[in-house]
Order: sequence, then C-alpha cells, then structure tokens
Amino acid sequence: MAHGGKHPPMKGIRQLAEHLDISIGTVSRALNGKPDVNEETRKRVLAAAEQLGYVANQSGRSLRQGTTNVIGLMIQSSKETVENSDNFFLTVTGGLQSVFARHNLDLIMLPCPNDENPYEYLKRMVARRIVDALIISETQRIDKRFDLLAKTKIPFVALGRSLSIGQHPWADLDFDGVANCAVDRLVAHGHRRIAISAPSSDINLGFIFVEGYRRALERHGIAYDPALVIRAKSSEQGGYQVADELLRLEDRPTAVILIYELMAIGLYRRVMEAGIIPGRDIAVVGFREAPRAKFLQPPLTCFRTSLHELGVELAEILLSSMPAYSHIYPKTQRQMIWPLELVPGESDSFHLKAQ
Amino acid sequence: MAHGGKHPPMKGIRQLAEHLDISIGTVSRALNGKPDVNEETRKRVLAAAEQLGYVANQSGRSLRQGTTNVIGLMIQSSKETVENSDNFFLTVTGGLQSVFARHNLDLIMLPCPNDENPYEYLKRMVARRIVDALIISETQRIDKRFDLLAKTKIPFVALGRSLSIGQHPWADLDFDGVANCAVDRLVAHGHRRIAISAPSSDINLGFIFVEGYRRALERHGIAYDPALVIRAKSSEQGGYQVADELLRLEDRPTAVILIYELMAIGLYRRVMEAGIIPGRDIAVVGFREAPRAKFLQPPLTCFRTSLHELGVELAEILLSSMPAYSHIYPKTQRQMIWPLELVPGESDSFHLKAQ
DNA sequence: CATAGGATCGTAAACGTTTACGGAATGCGT
DNA sequence: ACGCATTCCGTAAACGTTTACGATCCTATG
Repeated sequence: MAHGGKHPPMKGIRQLAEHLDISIGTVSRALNGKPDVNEETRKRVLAAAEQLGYVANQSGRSLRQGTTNVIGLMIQSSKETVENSDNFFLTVTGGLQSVFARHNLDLIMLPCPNDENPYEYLKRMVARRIVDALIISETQRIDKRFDLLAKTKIPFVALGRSLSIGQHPWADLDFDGVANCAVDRLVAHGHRRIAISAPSSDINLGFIFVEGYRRALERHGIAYDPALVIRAKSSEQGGYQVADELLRLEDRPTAVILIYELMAIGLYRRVMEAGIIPGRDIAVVGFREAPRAKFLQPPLTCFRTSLHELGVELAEILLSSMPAYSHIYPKTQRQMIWPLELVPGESDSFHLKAQ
Repeated sequence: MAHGGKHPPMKGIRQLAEHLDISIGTVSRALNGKPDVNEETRKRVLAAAEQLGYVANQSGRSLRQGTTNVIGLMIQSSKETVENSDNFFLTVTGGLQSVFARHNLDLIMLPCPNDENPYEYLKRMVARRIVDALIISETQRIDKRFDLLAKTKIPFVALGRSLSIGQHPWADLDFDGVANCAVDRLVAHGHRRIAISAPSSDINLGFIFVEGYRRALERHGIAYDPALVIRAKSSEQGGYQVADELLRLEDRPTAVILIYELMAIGLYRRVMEAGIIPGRDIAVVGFREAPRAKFLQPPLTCFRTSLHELGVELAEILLSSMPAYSHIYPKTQRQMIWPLELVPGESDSFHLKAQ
C-alpha cells in the first residue's frame, strides 16, 4: 500500500526533485548521505523516494562516477564443471554476499558459456565495465586471465590458486594438505599401493592434488606410480570408471583417494560388482562435503570445510585490494590456503594385514 | 600481440575517433553496423577498434538507449535451494545462453541472498535497470514477484509455474505428470499404500507434486492419507529422515516417491538399517536425473529430462515477449509444461504379493 | 547545365546521475 | 553595524554513448 499508482510516472531524479520542489542536486546529495544537506529536507527526500519507489538509474550513476557497485563472480558452466560444481558456488556465494551486503555491493554471477573461451569471455566482461571487481574461479595451470586482470588494473581475487609468476591474490582449498593427510592415514593403516583420482592436470585442482599426493608418497619412501593416477570426471560415472580402471591393473592398489565424494557412489558400485567390499577389501578416502558422505555404506572418510567462510575470506581479500574499501579490510596477506578437516568414516578404517 | 602497449590509453570512442581522424558519430555508426557509412571506413574503424581493444562502455550505451543487452536469471541461494539445486541451474543456463548468444545478449545470474526477501531483492534489481529482461525461478505458491514484473512491464519468464491469476509466461517441469506416472506404475505393481516426499507446499514444486499424487490416487480409488506426505529437505539427510518417519508409521507404506533422487541415498541407508531392502521390501521412485540414480543399489527408477533444452525453451519464450526480438520468436504459447521420461530402474520393479 | 537525390559524414542534443563551485542566508563575535 | 565562518542549496558541467538532423559531395538524369 506504500507504492500507490496515483503518482506521476517516476522517470528519474528530476521528477522526484520537482515533486519536492527542491533542486536535483540537493536530492542527489540527500539520497547519497552527503553531509551538506539539512536533516529535515533529507528526511523529506528519503520519504518521497520511498513513497514514489525511486531508485537511482544504475547506468547514469555508473557513467558519472565510473563505478557500478557490482562485483562479478565468473564461473564456467563447462561439462566438467557442471558435473561437480554442485552447490559449491552457491555456498561460496552466500559467504561473499554476507560481506558485500555491508557495503551495498551486489554480486552477480557471470557464467561463461561452455563453447566460449574463458579468456575471451572475461575480456568482454571487463571491457563492458559492468562490474567493479571480479572473482574468477577454476583457475587453470596456465591461466591468461591473471595477466589480463593485472594489466587492466581491475581489482580481483581468484577462487583457486595462481601458479603463474606475480603475486596475484587468491584463496584456495588446501589440496596439498588433504592429499598429504589422506596418504599419511592410509600409510599408517598399512597401505603402500595407493591410487588417486583427479581431473586433468591442466586444471589447478588436478595438478596440485596429485602433486601433494606424490610428495606425500615420497616422504614415506613409496615410489610414485603414474599408473595409479586416474584422470576421470568428478561424477558418479567417473567413480565407476575409476574403479573399472583400477580393477584392470595387475598389481591392484589397496586404497584409493577420490577428488569428489560423489564419485564414491559409482566406485562402491563397481568394486562390489567385482566382489570387493569397500572399507574391508579396499580403502576409500574422499574429498569434500562430509554430510552426504556419511550416508554411503560404509560411511566415507572425507574432508569437510566451511565454504561459506571461504566466501567471506575471498570477499575480504577482494575488498582489501579495492581502493574504496582497503582501509576497512587492511590485509597484508592476499593469498590464503583454506584448511579442511578430516571426517573419519569407515571406508578406510580397516588395517591392512601385513602380507 | 594484437594489443600492444604502444598506443595512447583507450578512454572511449572519442579517442578512437581522433585516432582515426573521423568524427565520433561515424565511428559509432560503423561499430553498430548502421547503414549510412562507407564500407571502406567501416573496415578501418573495426580494425582500429580491434587493435586498440576498444569496447563500448556499457553504462554510456545503456544510458543513451535505455537497454543493457543483459538478461538476468534470479536464483535463491536459500538453504533449501542449496541443498537440492545441484547443477540444475548451471545446466539450464547452458541452454539459455545458447539462444542468447545468437543475439549478443549476455546472461548474468542474480543470487538473492538468503537473508533478503526475494521480492525486495527483485525490486532492487529491476530498479537498478541492470538487465533488460528477467528469468525468475523457484516460484512460490503466492509469488508477488509476478505482479511486480507485470506492473513494471519488464519482459520476463518464470522457471516454475505461476499459480496466480493472469497469464504470466513460464515453463515448468511436469510434476503432475511425474507424480501421476509414478503412482500409476506403483499401483500397477500392486501397491496401495504409497508415500511421497516433497518440500513445503508454499513452494510450487511442493504443492504441485503432491497435488498430482493426490489426484492420481483418487483416480485409482485410493484414499489420500496426509500422514503419507512427508515434508523433508531435498538432500541425503532428508531421505534418511523420510525413511525414519515412514518406519514409525503403524501401517507402513509399501512404496515411496521421492522428489529428489539423491534422497534415495539416505533413504536406502535408513531402511536397510531396519532390515528392509529397497526394491524388494519397499518400492522407491525418484524424481530427476537418471545418470546418478543408476549407480545406486538397486538402481533407482526415476525421471529424466534435458534441462539444457528446457533452457532453450525458456529463452525463446522470453525473447518472444521482448519487442526487439518477438518477430524472430513468434510464440503464441507462452506457458509450457516440460515433459520427463521414465527411466526404469530396479528399485520398484518387484510386484507386491497380494495380502 | 541545372538539379534531384543518394551516399557519406559531422554536429550536437539527449540519456540520468554526481559533484565542484558559488551564492544566499544565518549565526556569531567584535 | 560589520566581517566572517558555517550551513544549506541551486547551477551547470561532466561521464560515454547513440542518433536525429543537416551539411557536403558526387552522380545521374532531365
């Protein structure tokens, strides 16, 4: 009932001004909380704006002050991503927004079409000047986007680390740590032949995860066997396929580390078809998202973290590199490895009998 | 190597014009494919623009012509959604973009923060004039957003039907049909006591699904028992909880229909804890996404559809109601129920022995 | 040759906002 | 009464485009 239809059509600040019989400049200042305006008139202006449903035209404002108050989160809806992105982005987004909301910043998601080159897409978005700052995700091992963003001086942060030279800001899940922890645990249970599944090594995620695994093995004096690294899609099918390939090896591994916990569904299925019981005949450790993993049988040992909090962290890193907000978020450390917590299940809790 | 650094900083069309020693108006016409410009000069302009990396400032353009060439897809990252959205949106997005790309329209996703009212959020976004048209999702049973959009005359389409009066454009999955088909199938296998799980009836999805179920039962002369309708979250936990509640009933159902196929993981787990074997002692039918369902044991009977194609359809409905594109997509039917296909598994393939 | 008309381009206004600047009114101290 | 600082507000320029309009040149036609 506040927004009646009895008013003249609201076209812009000009109509609002002449409705109040005040100059357009004063109206603008009143709305934007500028100091030199009488509190009395400010109240009137705000009331009228609310009543007439006036909201500043974003294009006009952006044009004038060269800023949009919008932050973009670029995601890739590639087939690979679609399989495993799941609620990852939406959860991180929640964290991001909880911070942005404090500063009247809106977050929009920029989904790069899967038939378009991410670099070109980003270039277009940057040129359009539709966002003040950017968050990019799914960083690649060589990712030209970092150079582009650095060159154009647009504030940004990456969800996923940068392996290129230059100190780009990013936050990333601790793949190293996870791989390390998983290997340690499995070795402690007597395993020596440990397989791992990961996406292509072109993707940072795939590269780092396997690197951490390799170094952990090295630390335990176990030779790294490339045959035990299975590149598969992060989906149920991928898990099925991983199991399939592992079963074909002559010297079968006794344990396997999965990059994505849903893969366990397919993997469980396939090994059980072969009469192998997960958690008894083969140890399985999964990555991410405990809640669903505990509904598998046997419950999956995996790693949990708060993606919401990761979003908060990302937002703060980003704001710290935006001139307008850097005084509020004075960060010296612009790169952060986000920890995960082991959630023990029963899929790897058996001890391998010495052979 | 195309974008050298040896050029003067590219500020706007003005610099581009004086670099070419051509008037700014001609440059604009050349870039926008207007007719009255020499093909020769057009080539020069395009080449120079490419070389200097000029892209029109979106704010300036929007301000002048009142259009942004951006379509917004509003999603809610509420807890409820995050649990079950899965890759739903990203897949639909792919279909949307495949159509939009043909017209140089960019799609952005507008995630409504979970602590903000969707209606208010939408109002803000509309007022900001950041998008030319909107796609809203997760329609509620009474959804003021329809009225808002209709009143502001901004072109839109809903992913999810509208139950309010007025002929709003939408496309929605065929929940009725699915519920009907599931009931038919279960009844044909001898079941009479069939449970169903769905989200709150405030959400269209929850309401329609149960309505279809109720009508199907009626058609078979089976009394509708509210106790058999379990409102639960669309997640593994939700499935576990559903099973839990069903087990507590004195007159236990012999079959259950799930709104979300991942719920089957939790449900399987819980009933098996009680010594009940899915597919033998209880029939289970799930909704959506066949691929993952077939990795459950026993494979889940469920319903498959192409969300990508649904996106295409949505995009076309939307464009058909945008004046600038309506001649390309002349649609008379602006409301569409999207079909799904039964994917028979083994979770409901047993016949109930007559008691 | 005169002129109509098409092809091509330059000029300037307009989109809606923010903000630097200056002016008017007021209060205060002398 | 005067000067000065302060408070408040109006004016107008600027942001980067697009586009209506008119100017110029050229060609073809009478």
